[in-house]
Amino acid sequence: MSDPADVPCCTPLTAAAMSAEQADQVAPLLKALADPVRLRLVSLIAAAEGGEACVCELNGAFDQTQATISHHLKVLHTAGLLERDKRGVWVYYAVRPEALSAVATLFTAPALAGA
Amino acid sequence: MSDPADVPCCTPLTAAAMSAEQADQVAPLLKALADPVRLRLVSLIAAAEGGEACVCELNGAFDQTQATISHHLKVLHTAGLLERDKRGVWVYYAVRPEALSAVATLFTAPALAGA
DNA sequence: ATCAGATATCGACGGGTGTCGATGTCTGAG
DNA sequence: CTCAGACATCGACACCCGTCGATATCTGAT
Repeated sequence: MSDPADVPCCTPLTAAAMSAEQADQVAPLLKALADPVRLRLVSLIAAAEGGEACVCELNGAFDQTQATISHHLKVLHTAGLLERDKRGVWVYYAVRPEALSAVATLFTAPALAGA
Repeated sequence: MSDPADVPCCTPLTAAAMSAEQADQVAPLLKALADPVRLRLVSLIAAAEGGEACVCELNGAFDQTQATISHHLKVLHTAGLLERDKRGVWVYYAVRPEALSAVATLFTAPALAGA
């Protein structure tokens, strides 16, 4: 319990001045997503059948080493963006919708939506 | 022209697998936002009167040095998230709505919106 | 011309990050 | 028990990042 991604975080960026505490809570989430490989990892997992993907499938989709992909998955998992499920020899990762929607709330600004 | 923020970027993260090129284009935007101070800077500017703020006001809102704030503003400007407008001795920064909405599109997933 | 104030830039420091090869750990099969 | 495969961890490397103090640059006022 108490995942890093379980933050209130629910004030859109442009609605009102953000508190320092809020910024400190949300920034790690964005930091975890601010990498091309990790962005594609989340995208691949979210778009996969059942919203989850086996590491063995993910490894083949990138030029980087298996160690590097494993590292990125750990970063995303530590940030609370991915869930880990080990089934036998394989490990499946799934996105945590609450985490993504927390970030989404940030950018879904009322006055900005039509821009 | 051709700001870093002027990217198509318009496939939600969870809709389909993201291309490597798309990821390479969007990641810098998230990287620029993935810092507590810069997050608050954007928020302060966006929530300010007229959607813009003078650096002199911003400096007072943080514990960091004027040099540090200036550096963060430069990062946000280089990423295409802020516009710069010098009026006499003062410099005003304003958010570029297109840039923020580009990021918003990423997280505004159709299937995820209700989560 | 001089000066004070507002921003930007510079150089440096400590710490974090992405990547790799090598190795460790776990699991199911034989 | 032993082995092969899947995944994680480790140690190392080059590089980037946030922060600061000091300094430069610009601008309006005197």
